[in-house]
Amino acid sequence: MRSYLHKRTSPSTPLARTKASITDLAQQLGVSVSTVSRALSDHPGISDATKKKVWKLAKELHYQPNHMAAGLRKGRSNLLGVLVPHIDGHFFTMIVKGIETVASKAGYNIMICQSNEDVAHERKNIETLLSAQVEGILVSMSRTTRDFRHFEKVRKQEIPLVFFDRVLDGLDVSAVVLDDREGGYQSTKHLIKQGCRHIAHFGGPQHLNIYKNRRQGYIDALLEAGLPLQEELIFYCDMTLEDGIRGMQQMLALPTPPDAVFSASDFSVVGALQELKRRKLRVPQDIALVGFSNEMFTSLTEPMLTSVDQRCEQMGQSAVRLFLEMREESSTTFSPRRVVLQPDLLIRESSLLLNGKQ
Amino acid sequence: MRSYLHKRTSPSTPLARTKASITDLAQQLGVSVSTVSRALSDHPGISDATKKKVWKLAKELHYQPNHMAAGLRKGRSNLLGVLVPHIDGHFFTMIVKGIETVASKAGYNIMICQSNEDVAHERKNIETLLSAQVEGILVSMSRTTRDFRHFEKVRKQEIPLVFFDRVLDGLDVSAVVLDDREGGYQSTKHLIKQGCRHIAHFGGPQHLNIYKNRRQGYIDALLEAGLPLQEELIFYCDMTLEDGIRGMQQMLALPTPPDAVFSASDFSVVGALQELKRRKLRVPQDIALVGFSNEMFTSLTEPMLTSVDQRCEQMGQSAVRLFLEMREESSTTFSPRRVVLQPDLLIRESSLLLNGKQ
DNA sequence: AAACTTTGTGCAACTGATTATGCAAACTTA
DNA sequence: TAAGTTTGCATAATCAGTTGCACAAAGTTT
Repeated sequence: MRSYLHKRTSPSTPLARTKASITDLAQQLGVSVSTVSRALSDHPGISDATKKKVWKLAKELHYQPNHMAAGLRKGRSNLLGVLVPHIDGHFFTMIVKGIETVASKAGYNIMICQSNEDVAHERKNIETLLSAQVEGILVSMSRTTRDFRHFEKVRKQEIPLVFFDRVLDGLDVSAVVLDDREGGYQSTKHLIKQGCRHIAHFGGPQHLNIYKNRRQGYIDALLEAGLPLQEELIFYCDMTLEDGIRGMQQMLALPTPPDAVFSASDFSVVGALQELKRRKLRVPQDIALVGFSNEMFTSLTEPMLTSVDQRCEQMGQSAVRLFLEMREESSTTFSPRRVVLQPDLLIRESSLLLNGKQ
Repeated sequence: MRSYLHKRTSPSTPLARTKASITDLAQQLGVSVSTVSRALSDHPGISDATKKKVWKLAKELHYQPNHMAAGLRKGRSNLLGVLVPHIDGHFFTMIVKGIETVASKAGYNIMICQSNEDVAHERKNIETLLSAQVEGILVSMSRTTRDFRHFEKVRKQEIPLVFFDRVLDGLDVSAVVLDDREGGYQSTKHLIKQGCRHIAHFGGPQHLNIYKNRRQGYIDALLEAGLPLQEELIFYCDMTLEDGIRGMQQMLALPTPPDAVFSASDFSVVGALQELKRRKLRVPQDIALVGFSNEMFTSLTEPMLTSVDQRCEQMGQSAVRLFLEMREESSTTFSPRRVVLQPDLLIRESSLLLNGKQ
């Protein structure tokens, strides 16, 4: 079937091939495949003359090493899976950038999946990543994820799993998170300092650590200042721009509307701003606003929005580092680790009352 | 741990393994690997009883099919490479979303790389994608790319290559592009209709089709209206926010400053807006503004910015479809194809002069 | 000159899955 | 019951690399 001189000449070869393989190089040079393999990876046991011959022909034939074959043999893929809810905003985009930097330095390529804030999608993505033989998975959960079963599978296969930003609460896993409580605390405290006394909060799904903690920070600051915690001043939603509009409408319909809003997301705070503008209310004089994430647009609105920076890039980098550590240690001795980053409150016009309230 | 029958007990096994392979299943069930393989893929030649046994054990052992092995054998990776300058803004993000949708329907996983607007990076990314054995590459060139050599390699390996949005001018390749000339033409014509007579243009590197064509549309509209083309009213830059500020400063320093700016990017038009605000000039009354890309923030600024929507999601989808077509046809008969999408001018406050100029 | 080292390369097994081919047992038909 | 079919599975080659080991030739030491 295959000619003994060149096994690829046969028309009955099942797979049409155009690319040159290591075998082709070996045959054309009259050396063994192992020699070619070693030459290509600059192995010390191969003479310079042979190496140069190999390199030369490799270039001529546009030889392209096959990662799948190498990975198969070496039991490695050099692939790192990244699973995020989306890459729409500034936050996850920057995290991905951070991940890419460190991962590529460590010789890893990354495979990005978006769950679109949907558990079903997330489950499918996990499958995809696993069958792609990724060596680790960095994940930020979707908003609709409330159980851990699909992640269990990753653990069972002893593949390092690192969460970042969003973690299912009370889960014993490795994670890089922001000190969200501190972020909420500082934001609220800042508003109190500006003279606000009736501070509302727009919060997200409370099964997610981030929203729960931001809310906790808000509460802590209120209580510390001796202010009452009023449940009617808290609006729970999915943190979209539209949710922000609805939240603001709801707040303004209260007998005593708030004089400030601390939103757990920049998107909903923009919605709030739009609603306030529509009603010709002044920001920050009538109602001060603070958001969360330091999205790019926060410095483009009028007034510019105060927001909490989440150290996205650093978060991505830390996540990869955590993965690299886990990889080194045996899975039996490794105990989940947590990295906590400090938030950075960026005070802009939307909350800056030079003379305080009233 | 593993029985002596099991060939993986040897301590000399080079690779520590935790995951079960098709061989493990076969041995534990006392059937051949081919049977397991066929059972897993629901081959008709396998009895239901055997299939059920296999599926059961596969679940128990958390069996995970190895895509690398299957891909190696089948000569397919089911991987589609995507190379974009960055995923910071709205534009490329949405394109990626469009790509993902269609690609995953066709059974492809995508591998995203960012060139960071840097040729060197782009070259490295191409290498990465090729060695990952992607079956096709969808690419939007970096701003600094001025030659085609690294793409030649892709062609030589007969891997379908589809450009989208940014293409090296005059290149005979498959591509999905926006009718940028039309976008520039409509934008400028709109400004003229609003009574503007001194329209400036912020343009990008002219070796890129997109900027060249937007500029051409601008020129066409001017000439059609009998307006003079004044080179001092054109500012070439890299289209960042900071460039927009500088461009606006330069324009305002002219003896006769413009009464409108058509910018080939939303980022630089925001810069222009900021500079105008700083100088207490009114938009659109003193100077009208039109941007390009319909970035999310264009509807958050004050005034909201008129911009040209680029049908990003559709662009991504079309790119994948083009790839799928190329895949079907033999590389010899295939001739490069081009898909041109129509832009959509979204008129907002920054260019809306109810009574015209003066 | 014999013994020992070093250098450069080939052999062959191996990675996990797919698939053409063959063959035995069970079933159907004449 | 003998011949022909169908069913269900095993054998073995194959994909493109990697790597432990063997081994010959050349160089070095005694």
